[in-house]
Amino acid sequence: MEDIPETGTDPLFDSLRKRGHRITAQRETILQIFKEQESGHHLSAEELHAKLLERGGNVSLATAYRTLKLLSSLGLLRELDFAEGHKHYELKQDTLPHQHIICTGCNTTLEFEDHFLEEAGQKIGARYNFEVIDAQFKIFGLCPNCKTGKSSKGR
Amino acid sequence: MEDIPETGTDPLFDSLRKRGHRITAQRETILQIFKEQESGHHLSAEELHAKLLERGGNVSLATAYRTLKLLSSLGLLRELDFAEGHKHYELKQDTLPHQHIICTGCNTTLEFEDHFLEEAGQKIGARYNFEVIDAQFKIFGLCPNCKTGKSSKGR
DNA sequence: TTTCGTGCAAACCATTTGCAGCAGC
DNA sequence: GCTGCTGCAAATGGTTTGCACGAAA
Repeated sequence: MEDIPETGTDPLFDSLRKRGHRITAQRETILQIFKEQESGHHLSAEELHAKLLERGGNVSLATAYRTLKLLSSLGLLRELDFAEGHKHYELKQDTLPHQHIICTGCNTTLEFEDHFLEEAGQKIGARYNFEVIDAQFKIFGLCPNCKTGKSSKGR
Repeated sequence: MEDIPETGTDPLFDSLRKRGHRITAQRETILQIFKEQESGHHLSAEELHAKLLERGGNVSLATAYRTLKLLSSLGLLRELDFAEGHKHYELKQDTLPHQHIICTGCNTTLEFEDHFLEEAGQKIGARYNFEVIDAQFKIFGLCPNCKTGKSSKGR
């Protein structure tokens, strides 16, 4: 059900090669982990590192960070910032365009699709003569739970 | 042309008092600085601190951070995260709803109004039963300048 | 007077970087 | 073999916090 593409044909690897980057075991594993995530699921550097350690390989946190940065700069990953102190990343390829609602109470995030927002981003970018890389719509608010239990937040 | 409201009547001060916070000289100055910013202009903690020092008072960076956090939590400031490693803040009051385009090349930000996006945020939030605090639409891309001069970014 | 707010410096935490050794090509 | 990649540990940079003092109410 889950056929893993040959190293030679994977478009992600091709993107790396094309720009003169090497295919290392670490990078393969990291890409593999991202591919295994459910669509719309994003990982922080720490989370990625934890998953790397689970697999037994000893990939350092530094490499995780370096790879996330590299893949983002190549446009293979989408960098998400939910204003909670660290970034999250998700595969850009074949992900349906989606946006996020973030609960500032419990940091839960919800994804929702909205192709209209995609278009809007492109259109507005064009209006200002920008080359649009990514349009991110974030709705910050309180989820149903946190909305109710508000009182418990002493601070 | 620029009449500064009396301490007693300022709605910002009232918001503080109402929740049991004290009006200190530091907070007054900080609010004053934000009021003096052009609409749509945002400040980082460091920038705010620099402006505080310019005024001669010796407000510490720690207080700047504490105050920014407090004012944001009270909903008086809008917290903006442009994924450049530090946050920016702007007065929420009387600011026309606006969104941002960020150049990932030179970090320039451009504001644009779009009431449609405001509505969209509210509507989508409502769909998920969220209490919407702020909807932020960010378009990351390359500005006309950086689009052209791309080659100069060796790394 | 009581309690909150502040300055200072140390602590934190996410992320980056210098360096020497190892691996891709 | 050359050069880029990695692990390690130290450095960085933004932000937070403990503490004792000073100031708002």
